[in-house]
Parts: sequence; structure tokens; C-alpha cells
Amino acid sequence: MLDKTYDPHRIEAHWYQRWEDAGWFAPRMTPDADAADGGAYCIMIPPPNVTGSLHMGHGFNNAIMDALVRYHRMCGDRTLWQPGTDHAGIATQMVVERQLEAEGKTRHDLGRHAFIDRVWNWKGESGGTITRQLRRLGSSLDWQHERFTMDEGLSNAVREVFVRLFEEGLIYRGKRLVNWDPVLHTAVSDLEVISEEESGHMWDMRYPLTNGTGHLTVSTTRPETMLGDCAVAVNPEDERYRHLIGELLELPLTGRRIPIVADEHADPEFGTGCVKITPAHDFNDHGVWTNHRDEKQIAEQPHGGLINIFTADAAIRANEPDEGDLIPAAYIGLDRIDARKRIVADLEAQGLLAGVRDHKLMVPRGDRSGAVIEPYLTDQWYVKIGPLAEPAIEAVETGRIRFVPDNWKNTYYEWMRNIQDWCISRQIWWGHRIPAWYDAEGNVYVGRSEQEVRDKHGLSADFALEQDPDVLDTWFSSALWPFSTLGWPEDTDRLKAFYPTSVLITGFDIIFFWVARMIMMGLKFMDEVPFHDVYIHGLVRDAHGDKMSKSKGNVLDPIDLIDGIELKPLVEKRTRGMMQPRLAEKIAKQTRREFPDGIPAFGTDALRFTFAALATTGRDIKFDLGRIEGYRNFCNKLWNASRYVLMNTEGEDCGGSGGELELSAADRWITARLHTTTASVREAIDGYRFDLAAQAIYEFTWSQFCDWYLELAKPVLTGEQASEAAKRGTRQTLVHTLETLLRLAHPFMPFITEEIWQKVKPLAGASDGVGGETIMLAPYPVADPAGADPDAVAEIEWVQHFILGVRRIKGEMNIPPGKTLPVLVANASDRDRRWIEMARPYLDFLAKTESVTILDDESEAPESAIALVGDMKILIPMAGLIDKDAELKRLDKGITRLRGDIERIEKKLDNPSFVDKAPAAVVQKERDRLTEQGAALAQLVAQKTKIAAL
RNA sequence: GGGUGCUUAGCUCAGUUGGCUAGAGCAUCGCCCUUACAAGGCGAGGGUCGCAGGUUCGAGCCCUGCAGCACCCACCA
Repeated sequence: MLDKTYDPHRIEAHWYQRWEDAGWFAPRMTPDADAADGGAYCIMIPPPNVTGSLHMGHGFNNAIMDALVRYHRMCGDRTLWQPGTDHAGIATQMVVERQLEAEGKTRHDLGRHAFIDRVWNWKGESGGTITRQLRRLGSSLDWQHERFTMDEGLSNAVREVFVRLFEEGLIYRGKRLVNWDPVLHTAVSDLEVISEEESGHMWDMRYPLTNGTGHLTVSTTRPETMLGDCAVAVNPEDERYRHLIGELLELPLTGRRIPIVADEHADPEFGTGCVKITPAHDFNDHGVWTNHRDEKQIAEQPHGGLINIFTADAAIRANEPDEGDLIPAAYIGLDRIDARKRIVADLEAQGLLAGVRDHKLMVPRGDRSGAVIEPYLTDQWYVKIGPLAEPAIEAVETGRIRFVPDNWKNTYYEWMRNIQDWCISRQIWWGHRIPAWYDAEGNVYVGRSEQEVRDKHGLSADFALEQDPDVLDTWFSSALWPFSTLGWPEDTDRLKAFYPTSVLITGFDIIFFWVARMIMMGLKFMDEVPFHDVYIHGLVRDAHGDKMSKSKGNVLDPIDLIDGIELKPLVEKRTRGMMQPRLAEKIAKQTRREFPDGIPAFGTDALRFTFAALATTGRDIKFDLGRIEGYRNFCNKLWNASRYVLMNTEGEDCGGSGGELELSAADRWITARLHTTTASVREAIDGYRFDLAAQAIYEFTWSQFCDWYLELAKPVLTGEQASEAAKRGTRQTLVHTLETLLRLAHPFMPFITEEIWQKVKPLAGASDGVGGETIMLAPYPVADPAGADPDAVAEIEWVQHFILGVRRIKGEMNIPPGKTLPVLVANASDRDRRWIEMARPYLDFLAKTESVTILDDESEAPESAIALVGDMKILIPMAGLIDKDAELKRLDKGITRLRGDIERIEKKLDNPSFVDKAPAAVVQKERDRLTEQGAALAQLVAQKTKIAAL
């Protein structure tokens, strides 16, 4: 027997342990001759940061993946859910650097080798956190094959891919403008730069013409970059300046002369129409420079016009020996902000500042450091992306890869068709070292190892080679995830069995970072798409729709929802490590207001069911505690219903004895409903509509099984007059329905279903081939089209209407539900009479009927409150119970509703074009309804007249 | 500037090729500790489906325009 109360904590821990120890998460590698083999099904986990911890996004993402994986496993597919973690280069390195900072050290104090050791240590220390938390969620991942992006095999795959791409000319090294993070001292890709509008200023600066005829005024948001100007551009069509093209300007503060060039980039409508060109510090300017670099006046500029003025810290650099005073001494060493102030002041002093005004501008910041990103000239490695993007676009166009919801393909196309070469080198230490070596002359050699390079190029052991200090962008290794985790470049059994994978489950935020790159790399190296479907889910937001973030203090930890948390530790957790004490105070206050009693423990199943229920397509989800509370209650409901079933079946004859078996209409009805539900749930899951699946399970369990079937079963189970055969039939139906329901719900609530199933299984017998050790390997229910039972459904619906009619009268007349009443029935057909006879135990039990008297002549009836079941009237004598006025009001309400309805239908049917053009079935439906409503109306009106006359 | 999504009950959301009286959960209001469950049972109230047009016999759903919200991409120095 189950415990009296549902306690998620007690059942969850031990079941997970059991599942994992038994090896049930591992995929079957070969087709099973006995089982219906559905082929391979595989999902790759989006690898979380190895040193990270679980957040709501992971919770959501994994709840969906596990539901799919458990469903397919139960369907008999050879199912693999591949686990693993990501080294998350910059993010992880930053964490360790922050630890060092607390000790007053930098990574340079340790040196590269010791620093990397330290990161590995940190990984060892905190690396188990997230995988432990994934286990708490019940995730059925194949842990025996867990991978890490920097383990030996995956590193090998990374080098292999790099070398092959390089040999094909798809990886190259070049000096270009990159997004430079002056705090982290590394290049980052376009995707890692977040531009947001900020308040700034626009400065108008005068550049004097060398011919003494005046000056041009240029506007800029970044005056300090003027030290690197190589020209001023005007639009060739601009009448105001056309005659000045080719003239020279004196670049203030430097004494350098720069030309006026004609370029479309200059918009005559904007500002003064004159643009300063700083090719080494602005992407657009660099483009202009490219167009004009061969013109004599530009080519004669220092460095051909491409003048870098910054250090890696974005401070003004010193002059090189051969540069003379290219950079004026006054500014050297100043940080870009100080330099700006100084330059503006100096220009003003010289009368060259024409004005300054407030200006909103988009400021690019590094997504990790928050530092303002600087366009900066450096040597970097790039992937030539065009040739890779083309087949990747085609794979989606031809439907080999399908986005769910479909509209995300537009986002994908948009980016892929405008894609830029991918800067893959990072000037950090934690990551895959670029497999390239340089000799003293700077020649580059690329190979899988230094030895391979030496062998290939015939370099002797004493020939000095130095490996490129840079590491690869984290996403480079992530891009290989779908095949590298399966053993590539080896041709392993797992690779053969599970690539291409079935579906990728992820958020829209990494479509570019990850999804697109996996598609490109998969097609390139496997010659096949990495997955067939991409299911894109929304973001988990807080109850108000705000993004969860540490700084807003509105983060919910999935583990806290599972285990519960007291207010005090919750506040402590939310305010820990806050930089600003004032912010911490505000968050503490807000948390105390929102969770005055902390967060109660809801359990994993409730959390997972909530995620499933909220997983509507193409929409972010607002996580409201009310929802999870509701689904915790649902778990409780299932628990208690199961207790009831067990109470009545354990130790009883559930039909296994071979004794005579009789199935009641209720038994057949719930069985029919179970088939319908099974069909909807399967259809919903197959269509990635987890919300609909959850809803169907919830509705069946609560509103059908608990509210009606268990109640209808009671008179049979406890009734004196019910036959043994009927009791056996009901017991069998109870057990069978519950057992099937548990399997149906298992992918969404793995723990509670397993716990209960273990108790129910022995009673259910092996009739459904469910004799196994665990529900997670039991077959998923199949809907039998023959399971529909229209007769039973009609009869039970009639019973329900009868009961509802009586209850409604009681409810509205404030008669206690438990009070038994004599009930009269008039205008009963033969079928009604038959059903009344059969349903008496149900009616007595659920409608609390004291007696049910069939009137052959309605005129015999005393004054009564009335309810209709089709044409049949249910009459409850009013004497002493029912208020005349209240009953009249009730009748009026019904009459008004019916009249309105009838009016609408008549209008429709009077419209010749409706009768003419609408499908016959629709018209007939309306006609039937009119008849029905008309009869009902007549009954109510007659009743009203009768009552009113009293 | 380009794009995507959203707007349905007090709140959070369903509503799948257009067709019964637009549904659910939560919240609200009554009546109930009925022997599985008060984390419960029974009943009730609550919506001119963002606005304005159009197509259609018929529109929450399709088309056009507008408004508001959210997000993505690009960017004028």
C-alpha cells in the first residue's frame, strides 16, 4: 500500500539511483527481434557549462528532452540521450581569474601552465554540480558515455576538423579589424557583442583646409579616434563639397595632412555631410579605406592610412621607432576616455570645436565582460564560412531539417545569407590550443600535432617551432558535438547507430551560436544533417514576464522548487555576491514580499509537469508559482486516487482468477475515454505539443477518472446488490485504467508514476506485456480504434446529465449537497426508463436520490424544481425546500438563454444562402439543435407558468 | 531601417485546414470535513477575442490598415 500522504522527496532519490544503477538509461544498440523496433532515436543534450549550475532554462529544456526520450524509449525505439558538458572557454576562465583576483593575483602571475592546471582543478571541484542537478530532474541520460568538450576524444575531433578545414583553404589567418575586448584582451565574434543604446555625445570638429579657404566640420561620437584619421569623406553628389574633393585638410593636434575623398558612405543628409575616416578603429571606415587605399593621397599616409592608435587595453599607444611623432606625445598612455577628454579640451582651446550635443548611440559591449568593444587590428584565425553556409541553407530549404515552430527558419535564413567569416581564435588560455606552429621566420605550419608537422615538412627535431598561443572559440568544439560525442573521427558503432540525431531541443538564443554551426559542420564532415528537427522553445521568465537575472534578484532555482527553501536562505542566496549593497537591500525586500514563507517543496514531478504544461510553441513562459502548486496538487490527486484503487484491489479478485467478469457501462466508458486520451497524448507528443499532452493527461486523470469513474465505481465496489462478476469487472477496470494512465504520464512525471506502478503492476497481470521491472521500459500505451464504445459513452453521459441536473438545483437552492431527496421523472422514454433502472445505484450515491419515481402522467406531479435531460424532466418537489421566487429566477435564466440561442439559429436557417452554401452536415446540425432547444424551451416555459400560478 | 512573435475572463494561457452557447487552470463567490484526496468535493458568476475595414452563408481563426508590447538583425559618422 502507498503511504497516506504524497511525499515527493521520499520517492525521488531512490528511484533515480535504481534506474541509473540498473543501466536502464543506456540505449539498446541492436534491433530487438521481439519488440516492435521503431529504429533509433537520439537527442544530444545542449552541453551546459561544466562548472555551471542548473537554472530554469536548463530545467525547461531538460524536462522536454527527457519526456521525449522516455516516450521513445517506451515506444521501443533504440533511444540515446547523450550527456556531456562544455568547457565554456571565456566564461570558465573568468570565474577562475576572479578567484585569483581575490588572492591579489592575475593569470600571468601563475603562467599559462599553472593557470590551466588551476582551471582543471576548478572543473574537478565544481564539475559535478550540474550533472548531479540533472539527475535530480530525473533526466534519463546515458551517463556511461558522458563527454566533455575538452576530453581526449573531442579534442582530437577538434584538431582533425581544424586541420582538414585548413588544408581545404576554409581556415585562414589574417590581419583584420576584429571585435576586441580590451578588458579580456581577446577577440570575440560578432555574436558575442551586444549593442545597446546608451546616452553619449556628438562632437562637431573643425578640420582646416590647407589652402586657407576655411575648414570642414565633421561630427563624431568618438573624438579620440581622430588621431588615426586618414581622410575625410564627402558624398560625390554633394554640391557643397564636390569642388573640394582631392583637397587636403590639416588634421588638428597632429599636423598631419589628410585628403578629402569622395565616397557614397557619406550621407549628405546626415550632420554636415562630412565623415572622418578612421580605418583602424571603425568597421565602416575600414570599408571606405579599402575602396580608396590605392589612391595616392591615402597610400602616402603612414601605414597606408591604416593607423592603429590603441594598445590592447584601448589606451593611446606609443610611437614605434620609425614613426616619428605620428601619435602626439601628449596623449600617449591615456586611456580612451581620458584621451577623449584631453583631445576635446585641446580642440576647444584651438577654436576647433564647433559644438557638442547629447546623442543616443548604440554602444557595443562584450557579452561576458561588459566592456566597450573596440574595433582593433590583429592577426586572427578565421573560418571561411560561405562554402559551409550554402549547403546548410539548402538543408533547411529542402526540409531535411525542420524548425519547430516553422517561422524560426526565417531567422536562420536571414543570418545565414548575410553571414560573415567566423573569427575562431581567442587570446585566452582555457580551451583548445590552435594546432598551428610557427618557425623563427613566422612561417606557419598546421597539423594534428607538432610531430605530424615536423614529419610532414621534414623539420628536424632541433628546428625551433612555437605553437600558436591562441585557443579556439568555445563554439568551435560545440559545433562538432553531434558527431564528436559519438566517437568521430573513428567510425564507431554509436556513430553509425545514432547519427544523424532525431531532434535538437534548444532556445532561440543559440540558433546562430550553435544550431547553425552544427548544421554546417555536420554537413561538412558527416555529409549528413546533424538532426532532423529543431525544436525551439521560449525563455523562462519570472511571474511578471521579466527575464530572470542575478542583478534583478528574481532568479528561481529549479532545485529550490523541488526541495523548497526557507525565506532566509533564499534571501541570502539572491543577494550573495552583490556588488552594490543598495541593490541587495532592494532584492531582499522584494523577495520577502513575494515569498513571505519561502518556497514550499513541490517535487520534481510537479516541476516537470509544469514545464510541459507551459511549453506552448513559440512563446516565452512566465513561471507562476500558482501553476506549479496546481500541478503539485495534481500529483497529490493521482497519489490519492491510486491509494483508493489499491485499497479496493489489493488482495481482491481483479479478474485474474478466471471467474466470470461483467463490465458495467462505467467500466466500458472509462476504457473508451482512456483510448481517446491515449490517442491525443501520442498525437500531441509527436507534434511537440507538450502543453496539449499534459492537458489531456490532467483532464483525463482529474475530470474523468477521479471525478467520475472512481465515484461511479464506489456503488459497485461497496454495494450489496452488485454481483461478484461486476465487482471483478470494476476492479479489473480500475487497475487496468490506472496502470495504463501511469505509463501514459510517465514521460512527464517519472518518479510518482514509477512508485505507484510498482504497486499496481502485480495486480494488472502480464496481460499488456507490462511484466517488466520498471515502468520506464514498459511499452507506451497504444490507442485501439476499436476501443470507442458509443453505447457506454451515451449511457454514462446521460447519467452525468441526470446527476448534474439534481446537483445544480441543490447548489442553486442552497440545499446541502449531502441531503437526500426524492426525485420524480416525467416524460421518460423507454430508454430513459431502462437507464434509470440500471443507474439507480449511481444516482442514489452521486445525486443523493432518496427515491426515483417515474411518472406516467406528469399532471400527477407536485410543484417542483426542474432539470432537463434531453426530453426527460427531472422534478424535485419543492415542498419546504425550494423557494418559489428562486426557482422562477432560475427558470427565467434558462429561458432567456434558450430564447437567445433559438433566435440565433432561426436567423441562420432563415438565411437562404446559409442553407444553400453551407455544408449539409452543418445545416442539419443547426436544424437538430433548433428542435432540441425548442423542446427544452417549451418545457421550461410550461414549468414557469405552472410555478407562477401557485 | 529590416524582420519575428504577441494582444482571448481579474491573472496565466489553450483554441491545429473558418462551422454547436469561445475553453482550462489559478483567483473570486456560495454550499459541504460525503469512509482516496481540505494539496479536497459540489455548484455559480465572469469575455462585443487590441482597434478599424474587407473576404465569406458564416471570422477569435483568412486579407488590409492602425495601435500597443516583446524580441532579433543591421546601423548614420
